[in-house]
Amino acid sequence: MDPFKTKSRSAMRRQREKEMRYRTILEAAESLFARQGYQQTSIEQVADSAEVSVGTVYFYFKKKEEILINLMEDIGFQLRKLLGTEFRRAEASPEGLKNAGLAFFNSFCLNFPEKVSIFYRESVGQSVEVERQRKKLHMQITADIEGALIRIREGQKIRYHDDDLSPELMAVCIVGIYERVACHYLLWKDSPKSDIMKLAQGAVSFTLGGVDSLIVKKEYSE
Amino acid sequence: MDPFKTKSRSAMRRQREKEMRYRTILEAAESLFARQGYQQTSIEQVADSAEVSVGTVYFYFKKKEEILINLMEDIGFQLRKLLGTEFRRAEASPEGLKNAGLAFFNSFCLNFPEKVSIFYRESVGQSVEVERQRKKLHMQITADIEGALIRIREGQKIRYHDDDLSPELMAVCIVGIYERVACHYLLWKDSPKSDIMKLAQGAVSFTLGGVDSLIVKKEYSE
Amino acid sequence: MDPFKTKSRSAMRRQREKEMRYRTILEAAESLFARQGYQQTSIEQVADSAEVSVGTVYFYFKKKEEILINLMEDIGFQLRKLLGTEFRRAEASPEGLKNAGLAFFNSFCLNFPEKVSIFYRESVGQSVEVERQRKKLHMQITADIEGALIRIREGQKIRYHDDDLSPELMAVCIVGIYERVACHYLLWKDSPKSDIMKLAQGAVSFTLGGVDSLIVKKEYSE
Amino acid sequence: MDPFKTKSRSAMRRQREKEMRYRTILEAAESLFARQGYQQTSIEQVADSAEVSVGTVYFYFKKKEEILINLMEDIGFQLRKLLGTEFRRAEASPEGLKNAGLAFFNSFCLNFPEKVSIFYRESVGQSVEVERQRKKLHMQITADIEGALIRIREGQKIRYHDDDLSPELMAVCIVGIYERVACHYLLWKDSPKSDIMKLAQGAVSFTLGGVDSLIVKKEYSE
DNA sequence: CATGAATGAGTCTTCATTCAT
DNA sequence: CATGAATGAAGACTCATTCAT
Repeated sequence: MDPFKTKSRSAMRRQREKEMRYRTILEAAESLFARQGYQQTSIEQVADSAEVSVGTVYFYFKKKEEILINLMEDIGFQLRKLLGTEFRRAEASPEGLKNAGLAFFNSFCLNFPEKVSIFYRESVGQSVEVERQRKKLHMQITADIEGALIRIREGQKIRYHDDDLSPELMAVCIVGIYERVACHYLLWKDSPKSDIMKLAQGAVSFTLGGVDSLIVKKEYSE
Repeated sequence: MDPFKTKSRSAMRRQREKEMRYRTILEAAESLFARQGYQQTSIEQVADSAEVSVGTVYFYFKKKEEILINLMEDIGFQLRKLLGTEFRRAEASPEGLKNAGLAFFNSFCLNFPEKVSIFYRESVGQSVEVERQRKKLHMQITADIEGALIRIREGQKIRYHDDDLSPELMAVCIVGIYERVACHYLLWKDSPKSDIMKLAQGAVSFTLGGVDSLIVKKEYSE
Repeated sequence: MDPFKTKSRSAMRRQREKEMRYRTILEAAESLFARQGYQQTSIEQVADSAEVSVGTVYFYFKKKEEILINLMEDIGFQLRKLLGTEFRRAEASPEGLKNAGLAFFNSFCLNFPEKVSIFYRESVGQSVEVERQRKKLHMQITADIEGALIRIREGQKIRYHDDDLSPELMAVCIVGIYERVACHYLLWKDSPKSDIMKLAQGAVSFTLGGVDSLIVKKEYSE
Repeated sequence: MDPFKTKSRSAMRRQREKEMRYRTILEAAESLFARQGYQQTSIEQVADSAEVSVGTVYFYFKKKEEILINLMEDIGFQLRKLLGTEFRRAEASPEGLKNAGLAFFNSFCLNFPEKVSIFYRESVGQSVEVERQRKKLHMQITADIEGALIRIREGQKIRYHDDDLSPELMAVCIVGIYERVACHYLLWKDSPKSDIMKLAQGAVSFTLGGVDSLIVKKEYSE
């Protein structure tokens, strides 16, 4: 009966429970925001859905905005991890771009359509603070892709048209393609899984083709 | 002193004034929505800015939403006209795609950044009705581009990988690229005019490269 | 049937009605604040009591604070007018001080105990903004009395102990006496009218005695 | 190893710690209330500042109000002790009044401006319970001064104008003077120490002059 | 038609207070 | 006893919308 250990244990359990509550609220909010929209969801609804009181929601999040911002943070982190893993696995080969794209559609979009809704729709056009976060996260993802493109350039001994700018521009284009394809087919057309997977192929091809077009061919000819 | 004619004249003047008021309100709203955000703008602010009363705003627009929806309609129309003109001028040659892209950046974005803000940011994640409009307009633009791609296919005797789907997918990708490049550099990085024009070139190249990659080369080889 | 006059008339009536509403709300608030306390009174109660909606209250006053601040302003103005009249009437003779004091108790306190409650109790210890207003008004009243004391000095060819400071200090003392006597007997002991009038005499005597003590006797001996 | 003694000792230590905690919380609250205002201070802030938990604050004080009421109690006690000492030391001579007044300004106000803030500002206009306490304490202090005045009358063989009422009224006036002078110069004008000391002299003179004026001169002439 | 005062439902947010651990 | 997470009632405030003039 080590009192120290006991205390530690109960403290740990409390800590765990606190984190669980935090996640429960976040998940309740995610679902509601994705379904009804951020504006159309009241804190009371979030509280009810998470089976806590309004006050508890405010114990974990200072403002309503903060819930959305935390959700975005999580989604952004998850996305970057997913892409980063693919990029790293491919070791500076163009395969990385392809696989990252496929992973985005097949692993992320198909499994977490609610996150797509929040990241690409509900977090847009809200408040100054939310927009700041959206910008930050998009910039990070863009920078990640840009980094991958640069590593590919180094690894493949190729050059892009405008070496200073192009990688960034390509990254922005790629991000745009992914975002719109996901929104278009997932949120607007509610396409079936099989279609999405085929579309993913196409979108990735398009992406690679776009990248190719900005490569200055040297010894890379055929 | 033909009373009939007089009446007609004053009626015409009134008609003109009415239309002027309508446009004045719309422009005031456009500016405010773009600058402060749709949510953050109250009807009173719009009325003040347009130098009319709140009641007058409600005479021309049944709901606040309707202002935004009308703005979107206008912007969508303008955009489609711009793209359509380029497509038609190029008569089913791939030049059309290129010129349409350049026109989007150089004519539309650079001259109407407020419209970009509204079309790609402020109209996102608002209400069901607004989202419906956004979907409709995006679908139309996508269909326009898809149509152009198909006409190019017919004109150039080429084939796309998946003839039923690919043109649409390519159109979606193109729309995504334009949207994101515009938002990224115009709204987020506030890039100077000269940069935007160079980026436009790059984005268009990327686009064409992407399209190319989904073309099945036959006689169009080399 | 001069249309101009008609328009003017209806506009004037509206203006009058608007001012009436404003006063109605202010009076409802005055009564409630004095009876239940500022904190304990909700805007809804004020609205109900004034027979308007909550929104209407907020149409006339931006914040709850503003109602209190406006009430204070009115009371302060009334008080200064009362005192000023007495001071002017007495033309720099010490009678002014006496009569102003009597007027304060007999005209102001006895007729408007609710204003006493608001001015000396409910407006204390609320918010920064309210405190600022309280300070401003008290300072003004103090300055008014100080001015009167100075005019008396000039008129009577007397001198105060410390000519730079004393008049202000005396004014502060006088303000303190009036405030506390009013609160003590009106708000705390709820003394009957007749008592208050006798007390007023006493308080005024005390005041004059105090002032006397800070006068440096020269030719005013005897 | 006397278990009884040990227990007693630890019990005593605990008792001491308990009292320390109580005082720590009270002091933290005093400082916060004086600086930010009672309303603007939350229990959490008090707890943080006292380095205890919210629950602990509620172990020592049943309600938030009670903290304020206890603070007032302490301040009132301290004030009465201070005045009482001076009165007693002067043994029914008018010196007592003078010294008590000087002590109020020079010992109390200058050393404990926070207590002034709480006693004369933050405790005003709060709740029914707080107001009751404020009334009680003010009444006590007033009665103390009244008592002193009466003892002076007895000792000096003088008579006041209205023997039943005047001493009370004079006491009320004195209390009012002290309160307002303290608030005016300490809280509003933030006068330097030296000024306050001079002002104290003046206020005390004013007080004595006021008292004098309500004395019916008989054998006390000159 | 234009006006702008009036409405009131709806929400966020605060925070004193409680209580299981 | 101490802790601090949980509660939920309460209230300020907003603003889209209406409608009498």
